[in-house]
Amino acid sequence: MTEDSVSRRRRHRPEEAERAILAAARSFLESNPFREMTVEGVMARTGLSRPAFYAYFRDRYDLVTRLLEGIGGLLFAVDRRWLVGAEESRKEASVVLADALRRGAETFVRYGPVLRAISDAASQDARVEGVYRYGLIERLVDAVADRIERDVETGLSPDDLEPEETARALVLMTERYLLDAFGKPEECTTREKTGAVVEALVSVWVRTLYGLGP
Amino acid sequence: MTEDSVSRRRRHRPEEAERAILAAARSFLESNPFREMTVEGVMARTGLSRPAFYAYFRDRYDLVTRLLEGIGGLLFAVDRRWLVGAEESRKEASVVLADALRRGAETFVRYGPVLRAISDAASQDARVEGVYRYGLIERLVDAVADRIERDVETGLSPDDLEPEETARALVLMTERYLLDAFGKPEECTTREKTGAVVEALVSVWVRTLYGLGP
DNA sequence: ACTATCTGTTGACGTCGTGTCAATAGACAT
DNA sequence: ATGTCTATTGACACGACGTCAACAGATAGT
Repeated sequence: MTEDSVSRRRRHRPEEAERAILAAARSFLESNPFREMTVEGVMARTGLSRPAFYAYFRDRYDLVTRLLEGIGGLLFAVDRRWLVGAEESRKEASVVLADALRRGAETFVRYGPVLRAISDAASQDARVEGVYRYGLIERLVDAVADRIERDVETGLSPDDLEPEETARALVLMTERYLLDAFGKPEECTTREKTGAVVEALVSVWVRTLYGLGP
Repeated sequence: MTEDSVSRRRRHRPEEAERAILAAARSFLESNPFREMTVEGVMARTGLSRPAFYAYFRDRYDLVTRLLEGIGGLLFAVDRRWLVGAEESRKEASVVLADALRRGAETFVRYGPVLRAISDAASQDARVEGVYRYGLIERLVDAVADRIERDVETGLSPDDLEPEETARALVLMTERYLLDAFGKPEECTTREKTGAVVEALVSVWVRTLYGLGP
């Protein structure tokens, strides 16, 4: 089973051990919340001893920060089409936006436990908070605010929307709601559940920005 | 200055000391995040020793749970009028809803640091998580879902809204956004800022539920 | 006023997880 | 075979936690 896992008292290439630790952390977070993640608990899943951890990571907050690195970019990528788009009708914009939200949700389904761990860690450590809230989230807010500003200028969205604040509200809603839906380690995620979640998000975003519906 | 603060090696009535500890915790959280709140740090603000803490509270998570008790009810109270209301026009409903959101925001302005601390603690302790997320938040979601369901039935809101999921998205957005705006210990909260935040929240809620605007 | 009792209070202790460091022992080159 | 390099680890000190027996201030009874 754990063919590639690291065995005790053996030398490895630095990256090999580092990747083994990252994998062990991911595996751990699949079934346990971040608050139960201890350095010893993670290292037990590699064949290495606890002190070996500190050769590769400063502490467990550094560990989740690196876990985020592999995912952070994805969250931008999936939304890019809507984020940089413009000059469509409300109907068109809605469709593109709905697609972006659906892809974003799928990313959360896939990396839910890890993202939940990062979110939890952010409230416990100033460094993680910086990377996650003020790095990732804030950049998403800015990007969304840009798009909203353009939509207000082109008349797609009403001009009583304050782009910055509206963007922050919508992004924070999405983050929190998706974490709530897909971040629990135990939950098994069904396709119907995913559909309902995406539908609710699309409703709020589209009705807020493009006012389709009654 | 600290006339009523507890002095060392003196006996007190149980509630007197307990209230002093709760006050010390509130005061601590006014200027420090929860992650820096230690039992020793709190007790240093009373005249009591660290072990005395454990005569009144099980641990620091129990402490924030009790801090929440005094506030949790308020969040329901301010929204009650809209939550239990019905049979109004969209315009009327919007006004009542906007008022509820404004009052809710004011509660957050007032108790921001404490609520932030509770939210942070919820990710670190299963008991706090139970009280906060599955107690307070979930009950708010249910109440909002009820109201949405009635609005859908009476035709005020469109019937493609799924009440439960929409309610959860909106409530989580509001919680997260208000915490983000008013939960930082250092921030000085201006009246303009409050206004902008409430306006953004009202936009999203009203446009989602009652679709006013273009 | 003296004493006994009750109980709020605390110094001292054991525990747990952390982060560090000198010493150890594989792997590789010569 | 031998030496060098460095990944690895046992052992240590630290900080915060939660507990407990012992202490001492308040109160009641005489």
